[in-house]
Amino acid sequence: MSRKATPMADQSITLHCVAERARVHASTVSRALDPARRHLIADAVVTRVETAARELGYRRNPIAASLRTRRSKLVGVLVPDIANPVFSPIISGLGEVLASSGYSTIVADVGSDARRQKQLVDELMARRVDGLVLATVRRHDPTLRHCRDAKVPVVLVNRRDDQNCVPWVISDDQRGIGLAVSHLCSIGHLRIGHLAGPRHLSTGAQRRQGFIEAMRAHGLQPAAGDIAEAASYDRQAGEAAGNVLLDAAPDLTAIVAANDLLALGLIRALKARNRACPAHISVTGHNDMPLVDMVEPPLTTVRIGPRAMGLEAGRLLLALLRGEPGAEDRRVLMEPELVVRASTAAPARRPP
Amino acid sequence: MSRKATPMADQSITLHCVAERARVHASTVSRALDPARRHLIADAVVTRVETAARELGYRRNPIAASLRTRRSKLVGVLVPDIANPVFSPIISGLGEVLASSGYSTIVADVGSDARRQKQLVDELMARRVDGLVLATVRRHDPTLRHCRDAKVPVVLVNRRDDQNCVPWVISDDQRGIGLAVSHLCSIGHLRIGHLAGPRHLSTGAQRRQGFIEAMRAHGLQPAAGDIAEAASYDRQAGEAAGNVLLDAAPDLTAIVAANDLLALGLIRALKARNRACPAHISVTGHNDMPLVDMVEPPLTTVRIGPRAMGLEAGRLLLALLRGEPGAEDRRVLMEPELVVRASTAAPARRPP
DNA sequence: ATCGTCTATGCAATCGTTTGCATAGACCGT
DNA sequence: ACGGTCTATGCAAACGATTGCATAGACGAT
Repeated sequence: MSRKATPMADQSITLHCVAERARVHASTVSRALDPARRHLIADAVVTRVETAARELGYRRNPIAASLRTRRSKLVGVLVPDIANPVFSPIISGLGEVLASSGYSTIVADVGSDARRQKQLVDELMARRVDGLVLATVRRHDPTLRHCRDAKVPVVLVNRRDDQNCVPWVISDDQRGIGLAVSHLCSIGHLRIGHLAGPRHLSTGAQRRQGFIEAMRAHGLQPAAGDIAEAASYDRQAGEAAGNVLLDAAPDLTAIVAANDLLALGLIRALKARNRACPAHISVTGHNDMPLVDMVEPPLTTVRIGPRAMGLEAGRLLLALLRGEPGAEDRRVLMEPELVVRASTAAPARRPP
Repeated sequence: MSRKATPMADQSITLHCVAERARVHASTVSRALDPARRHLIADAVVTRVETAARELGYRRNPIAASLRTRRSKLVGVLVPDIANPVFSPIISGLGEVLASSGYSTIVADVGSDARRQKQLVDELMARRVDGLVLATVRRHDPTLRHCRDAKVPVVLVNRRDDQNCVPWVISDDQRGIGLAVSHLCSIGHLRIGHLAGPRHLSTGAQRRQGFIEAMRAHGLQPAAGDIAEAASYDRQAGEAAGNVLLDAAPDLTAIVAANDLLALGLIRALKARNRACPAHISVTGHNDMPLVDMVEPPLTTVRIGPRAMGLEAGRLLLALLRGEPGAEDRRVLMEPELVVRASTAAPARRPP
C-alpha cells in the first residue's frame, strides 16, 4: 500500500506514550517538543522524539498544559452585535493574528444590556482567558476597572474609554467626520447638520466633537437644533432622530450622520417626506459598510478599515501578552478615508 | 459601609479554600456545588458550602474540570466567512443556545481554502471541543469522515452533505427557489433563467434543482443556456456569471439568483448594459440579507431565518451532547418565505 | 589522577477537579 | 441488643502536561 497510514485518532496519546516509544522521560519529550526549550536537549534525542510523536500522531493536550501553566491560550472578544457588519471583519482580523500565535478566540455577543457585559467578562475570566478584546466599552465603563483588578490584559477596539487607561485601536473619528464636513463645504453647503450617535459611546462623542470643530474650521457655527442624537446605531433610531433633526432645522442642505445605518434611516425619513437625496439634501454616512454602495442613492461615507483594525488590535494584544515594554501605553489611531458617491451633491440654488 | 464588599478576585480560590472554610472535604464541595450531585449531600452542608463559596467568590476552574472529565464545554463553529451577514445571525443564535447550557463557542473563519478546514478542525479537536457545528461543508466533504472517526458530535447548518450522514439544520432550498419561480410565473413571466451557486455546495445544487423542478411544475422547460453557475457566492462572481447568462439567453424576462449577492452582481451587470430592472428584466435573490430592502431596486428575495437556524442547530447539538436517543437521526428543514419588493414586475409586452 | 564545571536528562511535585471506593454512623426491624 | 441496610462524607487516585531541582556523566584544566 503506497498510501501513508493515517496516524491513529488522537484519543489518548499522551506525552508518556511518546516518551515510552522514544525511550526517554516524559519531561524530555515536553522539552524537545517546545521550540523554546528544545535547545536543552541533544539534537539526536530531539529528532528521535519528533519521529516518535509523528508516528503516534501525538497532539499536545492544551487543557492539561493550561492547568499547569495557568495560561489558556484563549482570548475573549466582546462585541455589541455579531451581526453588525462592522464587527465581523474586526473579529476576523483579530482571529487571524491571534491564531498565528496559537491563541483561539471566544467571541461573545453582548447585546445592548450593560449588565450582560460584566456577566460575560466574568464567564470568560472563569475560563481563564489570557486576554480580552472589547469592542463594546462605553466612555465610562466599570468593566475596565474590573479587568484591571483581575490583571487581565485588555485591548479596546473601535470604541475607547474616556479615562484612557487601556490600549486601544480605533479609527480617527474626529478626522473622519472632518473629511465629510470638508467635502460638503467644498461643494457649497453652508447649512450642515449632524445626526449624532449615542453620546455614551466614544464614537458618538468624538464624531459629534469632530463635526463641531470641522464646522468651526470652515467658519460655520452649528446651532443647537442642527444636531440630533440617535439612541442607538440602527436604522430605526436613525429614522427617528432624523425626523427630529428635519423638524428642528428645516433649512439644512446637508446632514452628516455618525454612522451608515443612521444615514440609511435618515434617507428613509427623507423619502417619507418626499424630499430627495441629494437633490434637496445631501447625506453622508460613516463606516462604508457592505452594500451601501448599492443603496439608493449610493452613500457617500467615511471608510474605516475594520479588518485592519482587528489585525492591529490582535498584534497589540500579543505584545501585551508577551509583556513587551511600552505595549501598555500604545494607542493606535487609524486613518479614515472619504468615499464620495451619489448621496452628496451641490446644494440647490435658493429661489430668490 | 453599606456597600457590599466585592468578593476577592477569583485568582486562586480553589475548591480546597471553600472546603476549609465550610469545614468539609473538597470532594463534598465539588458535589454540593453540582446541581446533579447535590442530592448526595445533606441540605445543611449544602447551604454551608454555598455560603462559603459565595463569601470567597469562588469560581470553579473549568480547565481543571475539563482535564478530569475529558469534556471541555467548548464547541467549535466553522463558517466560510464571518463577515458574510448570513452567518453572523447563525453564530449568534448558536452562541445563545449553547451558552445557556454552559458551553462556550470558538468560531473559526475557514475562508475558501478547503485544506484550511481540516487544519482548523484538527486544531479544535486538539482543544478537545465537545462538538462541532459546520456551516462550511461541501457536498462531498472528507471532514465529516474525519469527525466521525474521532467521534466528535457534529451538526451541519445552512449547508448539508450528500451522504446525509450527519444531522443538519438547513432552509428548504428547493422550496425557497420554488417560491421565487411561482411568483415570477404568477405575474406572467415565461422565459426565466437561473443564476446558480457553486454546485459543490448543497445550496447551489438544491436551488438549481428546485429551479428546474419548479419550472417543470409550471410547464416550462429551461434550456441549457438558461442556467449559469457562479464560481462563488459574491458580487463579482454574480456579475461575471450574470454576463454569461445574459449573453447566452438574451430573451430572458426574469432571472432567479441563488443568493442575494449574486443577484446584486447581476443587477450591476444589467446596469452596465443599460437594461433596467425590473422594467426589462426581473431579478430575485435568496436570503434576504440586511440592506437588500434599500438597494436600487429593492430586492425581491427569499427570506430564510438564519438566527432561527442557529438556535435550532444549537438545540440539536445539545441533544447530541446529552446523548438523547434519536438525535443522530434528526434533520431539520426550515420553511423559507418569499418577500416581494421592487426588483420583480410583470414582463414588458413584446412589440408585435 | 583529581577536582570542578557544564550539559543533558530524569525525578517528582504540582495545577484544581472529579469520582470510585471505603467507612462511620444512623436507623430499622426483630 | 444486634445485625443489616442506607446515607452522608472522606480518601486518594486519576486527568496530562510543565518545571525547579537533582544527578550522572563528559570534558577540561592542572
